[in-house]
Amino acid sequence: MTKLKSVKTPELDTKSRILQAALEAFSQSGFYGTSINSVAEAVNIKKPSLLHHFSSKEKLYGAVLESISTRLLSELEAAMDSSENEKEQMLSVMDSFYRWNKECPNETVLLLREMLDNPQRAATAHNWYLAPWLERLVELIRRGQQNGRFHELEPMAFLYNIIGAQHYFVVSLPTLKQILRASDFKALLKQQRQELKTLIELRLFK
Amino acid sequence: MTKLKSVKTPELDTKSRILQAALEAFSQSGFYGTSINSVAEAVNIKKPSLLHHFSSKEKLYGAVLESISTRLLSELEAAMDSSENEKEQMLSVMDSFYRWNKECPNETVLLLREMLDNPQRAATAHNWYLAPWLERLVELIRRGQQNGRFHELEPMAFLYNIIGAQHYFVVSLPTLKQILRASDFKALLKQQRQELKTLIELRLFK
DNA sequence: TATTTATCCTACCAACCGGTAGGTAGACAC
DNA sequence: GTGTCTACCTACCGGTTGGTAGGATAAATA
Repeated sequence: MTKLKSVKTPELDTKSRILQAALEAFSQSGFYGTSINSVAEAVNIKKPSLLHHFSSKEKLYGAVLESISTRLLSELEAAMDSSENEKEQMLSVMDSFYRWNKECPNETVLLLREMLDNPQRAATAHNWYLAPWLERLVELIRRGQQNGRFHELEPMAFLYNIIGAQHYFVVSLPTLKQILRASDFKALLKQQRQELKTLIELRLFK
Repeated sequence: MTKLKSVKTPELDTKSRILQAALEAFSQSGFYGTSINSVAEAVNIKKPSLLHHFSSKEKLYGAVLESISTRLLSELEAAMDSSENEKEQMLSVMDSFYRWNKECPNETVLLLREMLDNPQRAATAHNWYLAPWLERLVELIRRGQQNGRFHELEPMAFLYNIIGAQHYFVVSLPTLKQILRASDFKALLKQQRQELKTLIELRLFK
């Protein structure tokens, strides 16, 4: 299966390009609002050619979800290894979460959609995208509490509010962008980020 | 497509029953994932009969959105008039928001879906569902700050995080319910609510 | 050189979609 | 009675959907 690449194009192979186009389509219009035909057109191939790579629409959708999930997990690992100090780890993980939201809003939106469309599948313990995040962070907070670095509080409840605030803000951005003037919008971006950090420090850190 | 639960309130007229069934269907499956036929079946009439009451799918969807929007606004008014004290008003409005989330998760979900599906329409200044909420609350916080009752902070950024946390939590509930044991789930409900209140008090109140 | 394999195509299908045409039955007015 | 209105029906429409059958092309392999 060795691949001889005669052209070192910056372009991806067809399969990857399909995945990329599908991510955008699904995140913008949802599963039912997206036709595989439109995805195929975005990659300049015909529908049956797409179905050659992904044998059904569901499979394609599943592949998109999985690619997001694995990518997310690897980012988490990286963020956790960056420090030993609980405070810094906490901030580092939240930072990685923030960076993901910012760089891949499509992925953020799609995972939220999946939660709305299919709560039971989204929840199948092992592949719920937030599960590892929460698990690790709950652990982290418990550790910090034992070391006397964090205040006493229910880790899960606290985390869910923080993560929820961030998540919701990201999916609101397109709407907010249309309501606010460009300058206000830009200011809000900074303010929200600072505000969230303040909330964490105020509530969690001693 | 799964069959919808039939609406069984014999007192409502057909039009209201359609609206009710449509709310449930749209919130569960989104606009494209819902067929007007399935809505018609849920109220035990045929599709053309539904189209007699609402001349198109878009009109039906619009009617659902509007009914939610007006209901929301009137609840806000009621909550604002309950007190003169800024702190109590703040808590009262957040309480009304919470009660709405709890009693009508369908509406919460549908409005979030609308924001994902159609950010530009969701944002047309006058009918964005959160606009009056935010407007009034920003005003309220500014007043509280002038009176020295609230800390100095950017009202919009603060509010968005609080509202986002609450909103996100509500739409996650079906997923969380499947992940957690029943007792843990119930506990989390209480903890999250308390945690959010603590965050508000800690960050906003002097 | 012959053959297999990967990739993409045209042509087609049954099922379902939103919506229309046209008719029936009952309630009320005159 | 006759006329009109509402609520609902059956039958049907054109268009789109996800998916299949089978062939063309070109490269990799034997």
